[in-house]
Amino acid sequence: MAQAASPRRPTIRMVAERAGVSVATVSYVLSGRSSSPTTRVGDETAARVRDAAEALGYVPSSAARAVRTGRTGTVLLSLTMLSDPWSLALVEAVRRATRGTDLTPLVAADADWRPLVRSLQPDVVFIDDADRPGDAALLRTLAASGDRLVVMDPDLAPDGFDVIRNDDHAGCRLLAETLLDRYETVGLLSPNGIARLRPGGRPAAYVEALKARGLPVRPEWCPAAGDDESSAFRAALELLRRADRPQALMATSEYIGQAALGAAGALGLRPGTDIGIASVGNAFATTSRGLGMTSVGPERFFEAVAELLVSRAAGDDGTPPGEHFFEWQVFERESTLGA
Amino acid sequence: MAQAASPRRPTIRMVAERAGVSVATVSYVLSGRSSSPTTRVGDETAARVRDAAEALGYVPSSAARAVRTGRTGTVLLSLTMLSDPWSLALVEAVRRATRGTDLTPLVAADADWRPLVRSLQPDVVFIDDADRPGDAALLRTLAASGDRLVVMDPDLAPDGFDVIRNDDHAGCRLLAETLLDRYETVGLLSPNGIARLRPGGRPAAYVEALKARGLPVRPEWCPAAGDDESSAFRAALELLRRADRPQALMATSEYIGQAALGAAGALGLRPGTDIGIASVGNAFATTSRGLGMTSVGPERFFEAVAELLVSRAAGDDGTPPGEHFFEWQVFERESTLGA
DNA sequence: TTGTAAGCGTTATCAT
DNA sequence: ATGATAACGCTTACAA
Repeated sequence: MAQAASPRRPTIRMVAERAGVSVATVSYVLSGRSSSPTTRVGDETAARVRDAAEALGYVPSSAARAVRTGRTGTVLLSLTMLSDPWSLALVEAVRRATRGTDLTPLVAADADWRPLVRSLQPDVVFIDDADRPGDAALLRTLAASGDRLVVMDPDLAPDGFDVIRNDDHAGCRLLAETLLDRYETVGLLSPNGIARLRPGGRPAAYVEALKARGLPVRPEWCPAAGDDESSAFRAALELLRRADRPQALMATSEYIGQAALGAAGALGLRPGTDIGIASVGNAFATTSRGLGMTSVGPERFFEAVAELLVSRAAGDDGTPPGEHFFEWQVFERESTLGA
Repeated sequence: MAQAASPRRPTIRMVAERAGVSVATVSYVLSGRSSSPTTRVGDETAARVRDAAEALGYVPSSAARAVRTGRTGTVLLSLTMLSDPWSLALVEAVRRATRGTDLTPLVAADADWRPLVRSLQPDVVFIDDADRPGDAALLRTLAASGDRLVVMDPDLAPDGFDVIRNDDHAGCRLLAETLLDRYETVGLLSPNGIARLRPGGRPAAYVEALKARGLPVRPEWCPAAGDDESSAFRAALELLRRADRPQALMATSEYIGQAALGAAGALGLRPGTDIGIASVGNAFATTSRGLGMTSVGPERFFEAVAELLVSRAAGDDGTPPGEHFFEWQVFERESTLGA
């Protein structure tokens, strides 16, 4: 016997009327503060309220709540490249960490977080691209006006917001060294190749490792892999097809690593046996090809970031916002060791 | 000379004060209705307002706006398995479709949409799992109280909300037929194998195709692939390792197809040459292995769904909510044709 | 052309 | 133990 569909979405007022109490009481009961020292609602009343809410299918409007409290119960993940295994790993970690919490993770894929943070007012935001000119100043302003921000950036200094700092450069240097210990020749797959090397960047670490050993840097072994998996695949394919291809490949992102793996497979080259492949990020230990991917990156990174986000969202300002530095280590797996 | 950081997030009132006008005027100017017939704001005033907003870094609170107007400017995508290429393709399509709009796509990964729809009040929601007992009734109620819903489900009937219906069964039957034309033996990789066949489901179509040709259904060729890529990989690997493995494999989801491709590669089997592999969904024409994946599915599906979402969010009730049926066709590509 | 003011659904401070 | 009520930031008739 479903009752006639109510034409309007149920509000707290309707619940109050149905339960024969005031809206204040409903609010107390439903927000769990019905047993605060100041406000103690009777058990029987509370039950009536809950029944009414249930019957009406009432769920508090987070918008209205946000206007009043400033909190939305939302964790915003602004991710430029959602399909990258790295991004997916973070989403999954945050999902786990928010289980049982009243927080909802929301993902904005390849969107501009700048206006979003202000308009959506999430309880905390994760940002993976803050490299536009005015960003440092903007982040400071946002943080100063109460927004909780967790930014991943190699250069930014914390300034009211948290900064995730990865040991990018040293890590990549280490990975390059590791590969050079095992292979005579190592190529590089990075989005922009080795043109216009940014000091402290990942490609730069590769170049430095070569130079430190007195090895030549061969530009034809360092093609631009582009910003998406399919262009990375083409770049990898072309490189691996060369008669003088390197014995190993180092990919500076997970999506590039995946693509390199695919290209090797397409050419019948067995990773770890015919060709060494290593990736940066350590987002996935096991690839879709079932073999372990040698990688460099932090351990338990995603869990750590997720925990930070949750604690910031909860308003934990015990530890002031600052820099979170993640040491990187090399994980040698089948893709360079063989099966 | 950046001014001292304002301690509070800027509100419409601050903008009004700074510009020396009323909040109403600010609202008019910023929401673009400054040239409505009733409310025409002077050019000079408008400019002053915009300058003030700019200077303060003011962005309207979508929460406050939502309380008033009921609109959040948000498209919610509730996706159970975000890492599935199918999901990622939808996200990308929606992102494209909302470009230039004032809509923001937000992804909720593996979350419970039931309370979310009510609390977040998105302008439209896409739902890919509405198979819990009370869902049909709940969806009706939600739709009746004004929520715009687009639900993908094989069984649900539209009832104030839109239903995306795919020609699942016929499509899979067609794919199975196509494979059986080319290969003598075909295995199946579906999440639950062929135990407890749901009539009208994808595995059922496979079984029917076999039976129609008088071919035996061999359970050992239809293992349960599980709900994630790694278990699918293991299942595919085990199946392909059998001495009596089938000549071709049909995967009922994209993530399973990816896994199968990976398993083949791991065993040194060239898809299209040594083993036929086909997938269901048609989310990606080209795999990370660079070869085309034979697939069955609708054409321009993601674009169509994205367009529907945008038009619903815009409040286009010209066409009443209903069923959107997508014909499926087989796309034969290298993974069954050879390179 | 612009301002006044009511009201959206909540929460929280006070009374009662 | 519960209820009035102001306030949150914004939009929108309507008045000026």
